[in-house]
Amino acid sequence: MGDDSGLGSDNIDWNTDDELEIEGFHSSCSTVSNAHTITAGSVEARSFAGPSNTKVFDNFISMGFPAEVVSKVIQEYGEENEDKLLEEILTYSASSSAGPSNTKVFDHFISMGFRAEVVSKVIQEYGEENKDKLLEEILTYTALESSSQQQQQQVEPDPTSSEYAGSSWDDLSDDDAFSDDEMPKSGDDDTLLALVKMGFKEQEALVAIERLGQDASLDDLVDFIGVAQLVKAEDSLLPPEDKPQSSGHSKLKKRSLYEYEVLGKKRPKVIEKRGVCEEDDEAQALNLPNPMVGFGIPTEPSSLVTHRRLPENAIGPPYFYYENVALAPKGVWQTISRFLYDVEPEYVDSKYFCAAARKRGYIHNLPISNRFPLLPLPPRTIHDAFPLLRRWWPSWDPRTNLNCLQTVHGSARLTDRIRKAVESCEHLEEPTDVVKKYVLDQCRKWNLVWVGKNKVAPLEPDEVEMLLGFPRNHTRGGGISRTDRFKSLGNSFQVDTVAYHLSVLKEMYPDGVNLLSLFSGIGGAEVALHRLGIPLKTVVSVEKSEVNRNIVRSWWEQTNQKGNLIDMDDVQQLDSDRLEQLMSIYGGFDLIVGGSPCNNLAGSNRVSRNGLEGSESSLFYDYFRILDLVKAMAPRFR
DNA sequence: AATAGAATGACTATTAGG
DNA sequence: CCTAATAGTCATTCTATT
Repeated sequence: MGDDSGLGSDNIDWNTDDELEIEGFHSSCSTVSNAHTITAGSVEARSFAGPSNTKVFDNFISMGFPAEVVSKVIQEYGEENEDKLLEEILTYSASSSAGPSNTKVFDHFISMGFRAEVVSKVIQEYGEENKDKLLEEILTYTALESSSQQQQQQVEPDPTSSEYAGSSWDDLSDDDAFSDDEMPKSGDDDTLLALVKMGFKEQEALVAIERLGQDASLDDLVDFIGVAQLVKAEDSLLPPEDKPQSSGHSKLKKRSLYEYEVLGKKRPKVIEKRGVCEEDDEAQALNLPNPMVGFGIPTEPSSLVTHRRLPENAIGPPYFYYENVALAPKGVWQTISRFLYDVEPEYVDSKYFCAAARKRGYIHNLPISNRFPLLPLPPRTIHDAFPLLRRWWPSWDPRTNLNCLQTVHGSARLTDRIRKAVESCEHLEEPTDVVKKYVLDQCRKWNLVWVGKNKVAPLEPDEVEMLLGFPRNHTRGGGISRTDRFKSLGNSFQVDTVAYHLSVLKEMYPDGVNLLSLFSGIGGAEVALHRLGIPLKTVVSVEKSEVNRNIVRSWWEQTNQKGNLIDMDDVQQLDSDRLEQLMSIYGGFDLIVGGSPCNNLAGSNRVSRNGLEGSESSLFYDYFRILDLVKAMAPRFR
């Protein structure tokens, strides 16, 4: 576009539309000298608020945005939050090419003090011919909105849309499946009922009963279920509710508030107190390490912890390796640890293994001495991982590591907005602080990288594969879409991290291992063991998603595996009979790996972050169930 | 039908700053 | 020591577009 003349011409380029009257732009661009009736609002906005306003205004004007847009947005959102302002300006500029013919009418109503959102919505619906009709509608709308409820009620539930997500991970018909199984069976009705009335979740209570036997005392069961639930038990001193679903939600909020207000203040004083709070100490024992390096990482041998004492009934074989997100809601890792034989979690951030962060907790009973990493060591900075990008990387973007690779990625429209924002500062030697903050925030949020002049982009699936330690094209082809690739990769292990932990098995099993892989995903554990040079004798892989099973199967064939790959789609199928059958054919399992679903634990989930009892994340209890079965059966298959 | 884009905050750990 | 601000997170669901 034309950089030839001054600021004015740039503004016009930004918004090219045939029907735009020159007059409209003329009036808005020359607001200071020539105040028409239409732009009076903009002028007032400037002159009223005094010098500070002028500064913010000028700031954006100097970036090259049209005065018309800037004043409009400032009027609506105030001038305090410049970040918000920039975002709005960019959003407006991106969407304005669609139908900007309404500038005049739009300005008219805006200058009357109505919200831009409402005005544009109404204009879109009724056109801009009849101003009186418009005003009526705007008033109705505004009144409706301010009175009480949203006006969105008329959306009909669409039966097809709820089935949309049912492609891979999500088609566990959760509600029915669980409520059927959760129905108390026979003998332990009383105990279970008592526990449920005390506020425990049925699933959890059932497992506790299964673990401790049916004639365990109530106290033991309560103790087993864990510290986190004691707080919940206090809550249920209130009249017990019948509906665990709805009341559980409000209870959860109440509880966290309770913890924040009471425990948060108590914590520091715990040291002083003696006999009162025994349980709190344990909760404190599971703090996240800083730096998050677990028992050690390859590059910092100085921080190595080479020995630990495992609880007696945790000691293998068989060995087990469990993984999930480190930043789960409070109490989740206490519960997981409690079930997995009180083994302490090892929290590791994969940013010490590759260029992307990945904060995860691992619970395993593997030895931790003489670990070794996969070679070659992967690049650990963005620049080493993507040397070609260095050329385009601005000096004011200080990132050296990417954030966690997730299942969704930034859109093309977002990268376009970012390009516009940076270009708006091109006449300066460096973008203004507001633009920098906006761009960096978005880049960090969406893991964007610089791929050209003023140009950012999300990572390609190939690049994500590389960062996570998978062979190139591991998830490519065979009927998997780009969206599915991102999703499967985002849910996967970081291979180098897992391999480092599993490396101790190499000298213990020179002839290979029998692997039970639950929630296999795209086969992170299998790939890790293979790259370590540990032969895979028999792999029983349980994975719900068909595309993921295909990926693993395809990898299995491409790498000329000699062993047997047995896959199934549902952990529920894996009961003691099936295990008995498998183990009698192939021998006992040496290693049980699993990263159970994180859906209901992950921070990104706004909708159903229900903790361990969520419909997907509660599958952790199946990992435990199967592991416990295999442990019990192991002596007979050795 | 399939896909991309966008809207949807809470929770927790960490740092900054008195 | 405290509080306040900041940063980051294996996501879900609806809508518009192709």
